Amino acid sequence: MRTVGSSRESTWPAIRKAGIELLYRHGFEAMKLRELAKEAGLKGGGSLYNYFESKEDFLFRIMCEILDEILVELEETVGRVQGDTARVKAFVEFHIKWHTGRRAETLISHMEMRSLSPERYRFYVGLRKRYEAFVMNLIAAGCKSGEFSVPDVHVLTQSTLSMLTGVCNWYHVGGRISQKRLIEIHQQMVLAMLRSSELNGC
Amino acid sequence: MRTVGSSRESTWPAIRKAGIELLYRHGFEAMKLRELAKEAGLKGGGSLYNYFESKEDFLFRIMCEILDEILVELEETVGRVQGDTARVKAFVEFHIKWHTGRRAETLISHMEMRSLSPERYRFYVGLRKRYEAFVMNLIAAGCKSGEFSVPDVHVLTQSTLSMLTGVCNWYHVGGRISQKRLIEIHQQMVLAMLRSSELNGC
Amino acid sequence: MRTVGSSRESTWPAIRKAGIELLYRHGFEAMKLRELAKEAGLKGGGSLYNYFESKEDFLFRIMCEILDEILVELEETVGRVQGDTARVKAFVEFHIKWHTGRRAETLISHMEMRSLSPERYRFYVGLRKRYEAFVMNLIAAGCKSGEFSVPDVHVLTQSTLSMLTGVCNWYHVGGRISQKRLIEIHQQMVLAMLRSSELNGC
Amino acid sequence: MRTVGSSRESTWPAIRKAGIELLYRHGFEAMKLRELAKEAGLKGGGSLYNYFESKEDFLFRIMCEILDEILVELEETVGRVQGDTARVKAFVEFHIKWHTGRRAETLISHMEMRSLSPERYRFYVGLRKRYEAFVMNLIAAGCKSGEFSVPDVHVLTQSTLSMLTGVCNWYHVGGRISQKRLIEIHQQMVLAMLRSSELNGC
DNA sequence: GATGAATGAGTGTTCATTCAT
DNA sequence: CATGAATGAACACTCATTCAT
Repeated sequence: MRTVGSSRESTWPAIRKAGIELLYRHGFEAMKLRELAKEAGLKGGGSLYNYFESKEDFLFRIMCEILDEILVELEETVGRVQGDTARVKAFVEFHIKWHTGRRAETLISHMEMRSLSPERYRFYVGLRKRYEAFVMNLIAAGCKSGEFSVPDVHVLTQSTLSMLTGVCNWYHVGGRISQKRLIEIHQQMVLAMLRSSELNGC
Repeated sequence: MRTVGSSRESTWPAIRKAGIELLYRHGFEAMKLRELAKEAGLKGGGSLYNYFESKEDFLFRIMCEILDEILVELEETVGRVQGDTARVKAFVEFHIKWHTGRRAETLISHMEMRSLSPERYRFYVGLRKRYEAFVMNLIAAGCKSGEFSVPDVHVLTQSTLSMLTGVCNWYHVGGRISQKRLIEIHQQMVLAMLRSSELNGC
Repeated sequence: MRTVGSSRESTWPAIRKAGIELLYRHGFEAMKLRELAKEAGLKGGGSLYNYFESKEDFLFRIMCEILDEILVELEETVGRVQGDTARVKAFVEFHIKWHTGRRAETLISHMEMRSLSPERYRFYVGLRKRYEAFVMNLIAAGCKSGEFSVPDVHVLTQSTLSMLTGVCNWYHVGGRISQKRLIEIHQQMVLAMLRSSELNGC
Repeated sequence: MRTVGSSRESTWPAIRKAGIELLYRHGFEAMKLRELAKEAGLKGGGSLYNYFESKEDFLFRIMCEILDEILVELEETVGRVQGDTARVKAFVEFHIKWHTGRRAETLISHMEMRSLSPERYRFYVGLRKRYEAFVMNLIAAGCKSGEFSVPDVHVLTQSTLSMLTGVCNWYHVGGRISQKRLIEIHQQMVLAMLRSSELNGC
């Protein structure tokens, strides 16, 4: 007998939520569709196939939805800030907040790319490039305006992203350092790097 | 019939080499023991059990051997350098060289921890802490001597490691930037961060 | 939303037509009800259950309808012909025309009996016996009248039917031989068999 | 624990024997690999994959082995007989004996072709053509020597084969008619057909 | 009567693991 | 020590069937 109240509108969000949690906990390969179904309130694994075509298709959808979301929020949050330094600081705050607040999504995005088919992998990488491009433009603009001075824009972009994303690997909410302080420190570090060409020749 | 020349001395290295490659390419869960056997020159999966007790045991051994190696090399390479700034620069060089030169080992070390049993996970994390402690001591020493000035030693340690390790995710040998230049840039960036408390009016 | 114009009168024929095609192409076991629904212009598999009780029930209905039809046509076409030889020739023509013109129905009738439940199997075999009985009576009448002379009426009946039905396995419309010629040849062969006792003792 | 005495030499024949039986009883689509394993003395379905690559591959192997066997036996039995009429009679005897003695194999060969992949289907049809060619040559030789006179060699070949193969659909060993008599009757019928052009005034 | 979703019992297949040889 | 076969517990995925809307 069907559970009363079930319907497309409520089922997919439930699957999505459970899916992110399980993908985070076990990884794609180790995640079992039956467990996903159960966590999403479904009785058997079969129902899931009303929402995706295969396990890999499921992963792809989840990953794309996450990326879409962060891109929208990035634009909304950082896009409207004026001034290169202020924009970088806003970006650091946004990125750290998102990646520490949504650890599961962050880790999935970075660790499960390997499980995508070649074609979907390429598509996903393309999508992700838009996030990187946003950061690169941020830095490039600051260099042009003279606020920043960096040895290599591309390297700085990647290194900044690695550093900021890496936070979610070691930072735990409620630990010794407050999120506010964490953000301040990283703003300071990133700006130090972005002005690292000025001061010395090491 | 046994393959002539097979023996413990030559078989384990072959397994280890093939294992690192397969772990890198497919990840632990997706790696098949039969394929490992074949790549190692064995005919059936069964023989592998002369060298480990289970698939997870195999992973653990590989990961520990990798960590042991990097710890030894770290000590040999950076341990003897004098002067805080020089030591940091030596460390950046060492870390980047190791992590770009041995991508497979690096990625395994970071991505497959999740597949270890809780007990082995704890053991492995403990081992890895020794690497982090080395870096933390480096930074702390520089702060004490006055060469560095940082907002938080622990944060700086983690962020530096994230940034440096992240290199292997985007840097490709033979690309636009030489390894030498890559290292210089990162030395400069790391030192900028380590002195980021002095300058600021951020 | 219901498709305009759908109704019992138009839906069952659509299901029947699509069903015969799919049963022919894939066989009963491999045929999917969802595909049947789609081919019949329905959106989901569920609606089909307004027209039958189960997949096997569907098969049974189709098979019985086919058999009913051929029995009616047989009676109409061959039943009224006078003269034993003429009746046999009429039968050969009728049988070949039906079995080459309706390959799908023919093959279903012969190949899918195995998928009927025992009870329905028995019922169906009983129905089919009426077709065989018609042929047997044809031959027996000719023997009594002296026009035919056969070693065994039952054997001749079965062998004749096997031969004539087998045509649909190798004959293709538009091939080297016209249907008219095909029929002539078989009339000649059948009559040769029906008179095979006269000529020799082999 | 492995069953003592099991080995490749005894396992494949056991699978083959059980497979033919199950293919005959249920048909390819309805046959379950787990049941096949059990009937073959194996404990789980997995072991079967030491002997074939997929269910369809299994079917293909069985069908080819059957066809190979009948071709060898045909050559050995009929190939050496002298005289066109004698050869035809030998063939009728051989074909009926084989097809009634090995009903399961016969039905599989004719009914499961549909489950082969297109490529394997083509291969199998090619193999089977060699059997038909043997019969066609038999008839053609008799026509050339003047012993037979037929309206169309190809049609005669197909019709003869349909009739003779059809026997296994209705003849049951131990019934009213002995196998010996069955063969005599069919020899007489076939020869009547092969000489049907001489007499006619159809 | 049609629809879309849920159900649940399979079904082929995979694969780590064991063990006789 | 290596090999090939057997084991058995999963696993993703399928599909007839049910049912609220």
